[in-house]
Amino acid sequence: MNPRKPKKEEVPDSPVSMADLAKELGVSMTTVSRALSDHYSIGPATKQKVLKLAKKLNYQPNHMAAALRKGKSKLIGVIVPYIEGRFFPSVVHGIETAARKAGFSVIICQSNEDVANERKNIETLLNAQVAGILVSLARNTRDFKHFEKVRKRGIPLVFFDRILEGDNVNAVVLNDREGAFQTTKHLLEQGCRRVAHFAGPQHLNIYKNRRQGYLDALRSFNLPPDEELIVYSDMTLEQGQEGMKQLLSLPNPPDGVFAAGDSSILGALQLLKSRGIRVPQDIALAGFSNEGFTAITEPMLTSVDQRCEEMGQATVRLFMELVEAKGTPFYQRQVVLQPQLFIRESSLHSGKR
Amino acid sequence: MNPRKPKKEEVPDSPVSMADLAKELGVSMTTVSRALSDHYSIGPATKQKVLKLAKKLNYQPNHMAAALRKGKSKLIGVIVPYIEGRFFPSVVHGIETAARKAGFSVIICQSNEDVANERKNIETLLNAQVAGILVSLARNTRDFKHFEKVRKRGIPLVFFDRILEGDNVNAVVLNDREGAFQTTKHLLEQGCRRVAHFAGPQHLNIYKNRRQGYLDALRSFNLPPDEELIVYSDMTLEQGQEGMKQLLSLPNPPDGVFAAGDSSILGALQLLKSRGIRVPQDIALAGFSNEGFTAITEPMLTSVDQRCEEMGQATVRLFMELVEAKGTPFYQRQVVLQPQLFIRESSLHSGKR
DNA sequence: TTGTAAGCGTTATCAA
DNA sequence: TTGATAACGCTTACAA
Repeated sequence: MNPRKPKKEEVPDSPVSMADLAKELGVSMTTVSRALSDHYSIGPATKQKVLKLAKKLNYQPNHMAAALRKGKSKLIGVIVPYIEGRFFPSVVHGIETAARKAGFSVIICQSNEDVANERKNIETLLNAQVAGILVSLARNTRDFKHFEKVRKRGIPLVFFDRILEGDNVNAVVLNDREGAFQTTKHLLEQGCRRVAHFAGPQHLNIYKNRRQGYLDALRSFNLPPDEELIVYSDMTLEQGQEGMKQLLSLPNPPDGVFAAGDSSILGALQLLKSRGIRVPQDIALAGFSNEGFTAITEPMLTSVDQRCEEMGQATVRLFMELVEAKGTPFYQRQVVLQPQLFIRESSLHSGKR
Repeated sequence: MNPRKPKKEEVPDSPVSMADLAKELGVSMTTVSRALSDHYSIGPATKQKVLKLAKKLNYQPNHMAAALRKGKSKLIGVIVPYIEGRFFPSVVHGIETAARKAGFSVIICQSNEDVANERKNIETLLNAQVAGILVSLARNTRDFKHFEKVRKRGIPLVFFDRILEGDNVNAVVLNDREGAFQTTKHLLEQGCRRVAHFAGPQHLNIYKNRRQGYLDALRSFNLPPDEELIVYSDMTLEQGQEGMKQLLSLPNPPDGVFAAGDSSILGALQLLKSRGIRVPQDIALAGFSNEGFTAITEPMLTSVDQRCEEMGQATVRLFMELVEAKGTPFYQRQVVLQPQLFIRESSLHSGKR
C-alpha cells in the first residue's frame, strides 16, 4: 500500500464536515465556509483548493446546521387539503419541480379538509424552520387567525387556488370567473337558451367565482338568471346525478348545464344516458377542471383546464419574490392564471338548435 | 393593568426556547429538557411545573436543533418517479397520513424516471438528515450503488412497488404475479382460449411478475404460451391502440387481452370500438391498476387494484420497525400485499362462448 | 484575504 | 433528582 495515500482520504462512511476540510488543508473553518458559499472575500487559489478537496472527500453540507444557525432552512412547507384526484397532485408536482430547481425541498402536509389539522400543520412546519409556507385552504377554513403567527415571524406565506377573499394576502389563483364565463358563453353560442348551473359551496372563492362567471355570461346574452336552474351541492358524482334528475323534473327543463366541477357533470351525463336523452343534441354539458376522464367519456366532456402545473410553478415563483423582497414593506401580490377551455363533443351542437 | 401579569408572559412573536422556560422557572435547561421529553429521572412536581409553563407560553420545540444534536430528524424522505396519475399520489397520501400519525413529516422528491435525479435526491435527503428514506425506483435504475451510502450511514431504507430484485433489501410490494394470475384465469374462465398480453419493460419487477402470472394461468389451463400474443411496450394509451391493431392482424387473433396497465387496455378498447368489434363478446379485456377511468368507460374495464393506500401505510410501518430494530442484526423484511381484482363488464362473457 | 470565537436550540455526559 | 457544560455543524461579526 502506498503510505502517501492513507485510507483516511477515501470516501468515508460518516459525513465529512467543514472542520475536517479545514484541518486537512490547514486553514480555518471560516475560509472553508467562504469558499463553499462563494463568498466575495476569498482568494481564488484558496477557494479552488477547498473546492477540490471538498469534491475529493465528497463533502456534503449539513443543511440542518446551517438552518439552525441562520434560523431558516431550505425547506418549503406545502399544505393541501389532500393528495388525490388530478388537481392537487399536479400542483404539488409543479411546486416540487420548481422548488428543487431553486434549491429547496418540499415538506408536504395534508389538512384533510379540516382547519384543525391545518393549524397543526402550521405548527409542524414552523418547528421545522421552513423558509416559507404554501397553502390551499381546507373546506371549513373561515378565517386567518392561525396564519398570523407565520406572518409575525416574517415567513413568506403564499396561498393558492383556495383562498379567503378580502384579506391582504399573497396568492395565486385561477381566473375562475372568466373560465366560467367563457364556458357558459360557449354553451349559449351553441344555441342553448336555458343553461343550468351546478354550483359548489359558496363560501369558497372558486365556486363563488364560477357562479359569478355563469351569471355574467347570461347577462351578456340578456338572459335573466333563474335560481331554479342553479343547483347547489358538494359537486360529487352522485349529486350530479341527483341534480340532473331535479332539473329534468322542472316544468321547463334546461337545454344545457355548466357544472363547477367535472365529477358532477359526469354524473349528469350518466343520468341523461340512462334516460335516453341525447348529449349534446337535447342537453349540452360542460364541466370544470379538465379531469383525465373528460377525454374518455362518450361523448367526451367539454371542460375548463385549471393549469395545475403552472399554478405550482407560479406559487413557487411568488414565494421566491417574497424571499428576495424581505425587509421591504409588504404589499399584496396576486397572480391570476388564465383558464383554458377545452371544447369537446358534449357541448358541440351541430348548428343552431 | 395588573403588574403581576407582565406583557412578557403573553404569547410572543418569536419562538420560546428551553432556555426561556428554564430562566422563567429558575431551573436548568437540563431539567426542562427532561420534563419535555418525558425522561425518567425527574420529579413529578418539577415536570408538571415545566409542562404547565410550556403550555402557557406556547413553547414549540425546535426540531432542527434536536436533529442537529441527535444527528437524526423527524423527517422521512420519499422518492417517487413522479407525482401524477392515480398510483403514486395515492401511495404518497397513505405515507403522509401514516407518517404524521407517527410524528414524522414527509419530504417529497421526484426522480422523473431518471436515476441521475435519484442520486441527487439521495444526497438532498441525507443532507436534510432524514430519519429514513422510502423509494420507488426510476425506470432506468439498474443497480443499488447510490443506495450504499444510505445503508452505510445506518439510515432505514424501504423500497416500495418498484424494486430491484435479488438484492437484500426491505420492501413493500404488491403480489403482481398473483394479481395477473387471477385476472388471466378469470378471462379463461369466461371462455377465452387465446388470451393475449400487453407486457411492460421486463427489467422492472412489476411487469416481469405480471407476465409471469399471465403465463402461470395459461399453464394451469394447459394452454401453451404463444410469444406472438405477447406485445411488449411502455404501456401508453397509444401503444395500447397499436398493440391491439397488431394483434388483430394476426392470422389467428386473440379472444381476450390482459394488459399490465390500464392506459394500454383503454387504448385497445378504443381501437376495438372504432372497428366495431364488440367488447366483451368478441374480445374480452382486463387491465391492471384500477385507474379511476376504468369505472367510467363503456363497457367498464375489469382491472386489478394495487392497494395504493395500504402500500403507503405498510411502507411507513416497515420503516418504523426498522427504527425500533436499530442495532439488532439486519435481516431482510418484505411485505407482500394481496391485489384485488375488480371484475367489470369488459371481461364478462354471458356464459360460454 | 484570512482567522477567532460566539452563538443557533437541543441533547448527552458527568458530576453533585 | 438536578445542574453545569460540552458538543452537533454551520455562519458571521469582529479582529488581525
